[in-house]
Amino acid sequence: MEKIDIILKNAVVKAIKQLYNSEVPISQISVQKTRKEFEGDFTIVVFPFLRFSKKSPDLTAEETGKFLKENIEEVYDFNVIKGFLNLSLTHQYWQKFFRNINSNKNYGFKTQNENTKKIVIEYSSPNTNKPLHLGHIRNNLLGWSVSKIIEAGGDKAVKVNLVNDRGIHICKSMLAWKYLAEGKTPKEVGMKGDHFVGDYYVAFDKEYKKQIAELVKNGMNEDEAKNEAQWMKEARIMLKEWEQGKEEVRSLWKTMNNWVYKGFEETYKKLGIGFDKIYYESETYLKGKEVILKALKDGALRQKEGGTVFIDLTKEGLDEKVLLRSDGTALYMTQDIGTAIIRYEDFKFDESAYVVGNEQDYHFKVLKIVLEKLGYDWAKNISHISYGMVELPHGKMKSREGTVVDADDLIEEMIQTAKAKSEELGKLDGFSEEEKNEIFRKIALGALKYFILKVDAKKNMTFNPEESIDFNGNTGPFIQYTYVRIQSMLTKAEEQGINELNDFENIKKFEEPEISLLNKFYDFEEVITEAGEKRNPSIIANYVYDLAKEYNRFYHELPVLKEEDFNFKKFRLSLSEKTGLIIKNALDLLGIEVPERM
RNA sequence: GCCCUCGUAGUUCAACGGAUAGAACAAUAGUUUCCUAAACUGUAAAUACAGGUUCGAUUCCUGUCGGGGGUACCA
Repeated sequence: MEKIDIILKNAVVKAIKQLYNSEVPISQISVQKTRKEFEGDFTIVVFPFLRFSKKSPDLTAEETGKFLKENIEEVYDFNVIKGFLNLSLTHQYWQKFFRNINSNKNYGFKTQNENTKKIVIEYSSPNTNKPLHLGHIRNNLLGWSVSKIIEAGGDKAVKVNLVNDRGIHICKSMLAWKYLAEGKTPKEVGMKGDHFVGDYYVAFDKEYKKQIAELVKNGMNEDEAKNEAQWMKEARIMLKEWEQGKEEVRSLWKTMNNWVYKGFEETYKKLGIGFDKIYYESETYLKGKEVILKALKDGALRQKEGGTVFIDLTKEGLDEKVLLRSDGTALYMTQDIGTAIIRYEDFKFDESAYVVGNEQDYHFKVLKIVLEKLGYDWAKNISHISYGMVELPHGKMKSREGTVVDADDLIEEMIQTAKAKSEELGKLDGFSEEEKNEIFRKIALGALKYFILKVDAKKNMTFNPEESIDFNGNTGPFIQYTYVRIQSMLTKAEEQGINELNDFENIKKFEEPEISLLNKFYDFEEVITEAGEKRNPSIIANYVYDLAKEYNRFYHELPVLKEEDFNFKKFRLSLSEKTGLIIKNALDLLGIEVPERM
């Protein structure tokens, strides 16, 4: 079935040709949904046609409308308001449309075909020196959701995680543990491994600060003190030893990282996300070094007197970028170059996307250029899905100031809130503890995920830990509730012996809320496409909220199960069922589950 | 200094260059003999400022003011 906005656009081209003997480019025709307060389904803006018609906006709209009404069978009527041509479609059209999408359980989703692209999506990418916080949650939810949306658009998404398991920051935790822990393990103290290791990272920082202060007091300037502090010197030695493969260092490193991985796995599981492949920087950074050293030998890169290898990007409007430290150890960029190359060898992707915060916009710009300059043709297919920071009302999260919102804590709090709220409403009496906990979990995560994903990924967002995330209004639970209500009604219908909903006969006239719902159904396909192109889950989130809102209005204004006319009843049940299905499918794209009762 | 971003109701978020700038929370007034009131219906409330381009600007351009980020031999 051809999409109606395409039909309308082509019809407008014909109209302008016939009425004004002019060719209007299809790109200049804007077909949009008619705003609620006006009569009609679709609206055409006629201002761009005035130069052809040489007539007033109203008259142009009037003439175009008349042509469409007479020549396009789907157009039932039209009205003109201030140069906007509002078109109403026939109930036959809407009926045909509904029957059409009803026969398709996956309406809105595309399947893979010969044009399917393979898109590798890197997301999460944690450091193994501290537990995950709210910023990582945003990253994880975005990565997961974008992957889902890409698949819904008919492409293949390969989800990869790049664990930053080596580097100076890890050495800091290791060093502090060595000095302070007296050999204790997370198990012994009953802590999640990532939190345990994170505590030593903080401990390092505390001691390091103390050492800097001491040196400054003795007359050293601050920059120098940062370099000369004892623990920092030792951490650097440790990094060097690690790269040289010193057994003792490697062994401690392995042990501590494994503690962290166990903790991460738990958090990922709670968030309901996962990966197709996990990369470790410790396994890829050598590739980066190798490539850079080779390029140096071939004369593609240069070296400073201290031995630092760098690339000059000043011609590109950027700066000089160091690719290898003077002591030969690798940097973030070194490693990312190696990882990118290995990833291409592994997947031969059509696109390699990185879900990373916008503070690294520069890094990815440089990464792409460096790889291109090193002669990797596929580097042009690298993209950065850049997202904004999660800020607190008083600014950034800072671990030193103890203002970091911990991921595990937040999830747990959400579950407790969901539980309290649910028990207050008392709708789950008669369920087993296990069933109830499952429902609390779905609601809690629904609230959290929706709260984060409804905001345009590109933008910074504010999270106020003082105010708990809402469960009313524009929220995940509101949408879940709408779904649950529908299921409850469908169950009752079934009990009444109504099984086949879609065999309703022709509906002569629709009520306004019914048309509005059908209009919303119509949008779903395009919403998925747009969300995929823009790599932006918030488009899905806003859509599914609108749909749920629209349904609730329908639900309040029109009887469904209580409708006496059996044909209308089946039709409305069918509308309800479809709404439920779209809600479920759309929420799934956001990684949000639906409960059957709440 | 240079570069990149963002400034929309009290608050958190929406708005392919299109109509009277939408929601939600908070405030306030209502709706349960009615399919789950985690719902629905009202009221009040906003485009930082000054120019420009346009039939039309929250959206594009310039400037001012204000926030955030980057410009590391950190990640």
